[in-house]
Amino acid sequence: MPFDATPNTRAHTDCLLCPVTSCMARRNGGDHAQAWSEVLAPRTAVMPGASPLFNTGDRQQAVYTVRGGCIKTYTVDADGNERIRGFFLPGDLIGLDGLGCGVHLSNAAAVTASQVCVAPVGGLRTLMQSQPALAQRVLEQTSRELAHALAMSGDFSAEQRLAAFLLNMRDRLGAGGTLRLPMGQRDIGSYLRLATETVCRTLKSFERRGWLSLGDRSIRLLNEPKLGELAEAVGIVSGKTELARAA
Amino acid sequence: MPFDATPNTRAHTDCLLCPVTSCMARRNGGDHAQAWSEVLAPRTAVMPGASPLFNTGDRQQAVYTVRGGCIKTYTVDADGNERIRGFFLPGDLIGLDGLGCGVHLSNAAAVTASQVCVAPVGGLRTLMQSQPALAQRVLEQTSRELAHALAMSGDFSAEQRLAAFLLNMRDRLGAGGTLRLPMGQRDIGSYLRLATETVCRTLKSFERRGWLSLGDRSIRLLNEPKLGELAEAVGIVSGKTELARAA
DNA sequence: CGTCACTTTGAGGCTAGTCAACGGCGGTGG
DNA sequence: CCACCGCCGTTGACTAGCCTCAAAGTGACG
Repeated sequence: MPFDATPNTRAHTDCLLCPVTSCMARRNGGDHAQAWSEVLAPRTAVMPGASPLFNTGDRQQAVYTVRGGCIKTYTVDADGNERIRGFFLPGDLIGLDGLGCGVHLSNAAAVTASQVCVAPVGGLRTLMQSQPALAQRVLEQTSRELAHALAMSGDFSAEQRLAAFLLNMRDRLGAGGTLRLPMGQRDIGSYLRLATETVCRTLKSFERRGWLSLGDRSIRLLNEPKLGELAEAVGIVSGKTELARAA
Repeated sequence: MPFDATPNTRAHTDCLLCPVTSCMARRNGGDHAQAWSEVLAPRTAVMPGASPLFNTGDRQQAVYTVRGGCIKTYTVDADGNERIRGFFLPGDLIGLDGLGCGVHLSNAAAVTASQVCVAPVGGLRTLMQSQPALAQRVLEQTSRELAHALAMSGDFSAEQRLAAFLLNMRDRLGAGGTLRLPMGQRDIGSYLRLATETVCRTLKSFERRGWLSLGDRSIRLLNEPKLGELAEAVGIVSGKTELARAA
């Protein structure tokens, strides 16, 4: 747990300590911290497995930033099966896919105990007008998410998708050799369009090859080059990797 | 062919007649026409099956708008197989997925004889600062594209994907009962992650059921409700449909 | 100690991909 | 004018990867 998930009623002053601002600064090299503090509702929200942050079809009132934990967005089809559309880690913005039509296109719930800040779309829009850098950042993350979605939408094998997922999570979690995943295999499968059995079998297969070792919901990557070879076809592991390739 | 594909050297004045501006006005209800004319290079470009508009890995110099015809973006994997990432019709913006990292993430080529206008990213950025409505529109189309990509990335059957594709194209082409597709079955398959044989078989299957009738690269939809039933699971057919559902 | 959620393993089936072959159509050149 | 060629669409037979169903093992927690 990278962040204390206890509700915090005096969150306003905490914004300076907010991992989101540091994440944003780190990722973009800019300092939009003040800009964000003007729109981000200090109301911190926590959520174990409780009621969703928002639901599909809701009029979109806000965009959310993750401060700690892990949030998933998902849809539920007619048969009640849930499909996870994205995992959001500290520093990520949730709800960008709904900006186009003003309606939430998924549900959002916590994977682990999490904290989010709320950025009402009205205030955000206004602020984006006076803070071009902020508008730029929102557009860029939306663009990055689009690029990621397009990359993931290819028809790749279970091994390719899983390898790409693991490397992407390693980059985003900034972990060392050992990767502690917030979500279970069921959720991974739902996200990667694989049955949980297939996720398990494929991971075990990687382990048999000595490419990683599986612990209790933690994974130690032992042969990233081999995994990268598989993931390469998918194209995008992370923004960082992508930039490095272009250079 | 909705638009003359002949190169036009005096395109500047034509911008007022540009189908893109009318498309944009129709889609958003606003009048960003003047704003666009300030950044859009009047240089119209035509392309049959010639050299790509840009290539994967190119430093992104511009965003493009489609004036006429149909442009596809695609990637080529290590084995030389091409995968189509998107079809772009008049009024669409090309290159939004590259804004996040400043590099083109796909190649772009013409499906049919087409015309595009060029919006250099520098000028676009500047203009977006002075024209919040324009920035808003760019963000919204990026968001819509993200939503579409997320919807299409699900694991749907060949029938579901094809039905969704047909209805989406019908909406976007604004055609009547008969749909004249700019692309062949090979391209459709590449876009939907289906073998061309599967595309053909599925279409024939639809025809046998009386849901559509196939002509030479034209399709007459005879039972849209049935197709819509299949496509429903995919979630997004068009922005319009999505908005209607939310209402 | 029992429950519950998650993971693991096995057996079998189905969707869609692959391989192969053919018909139609348009262009090209003899 | 017609033979040839290549591309596209079509159809059939076979294959493979992944899903489904079933069941047992594991750990957390009351």
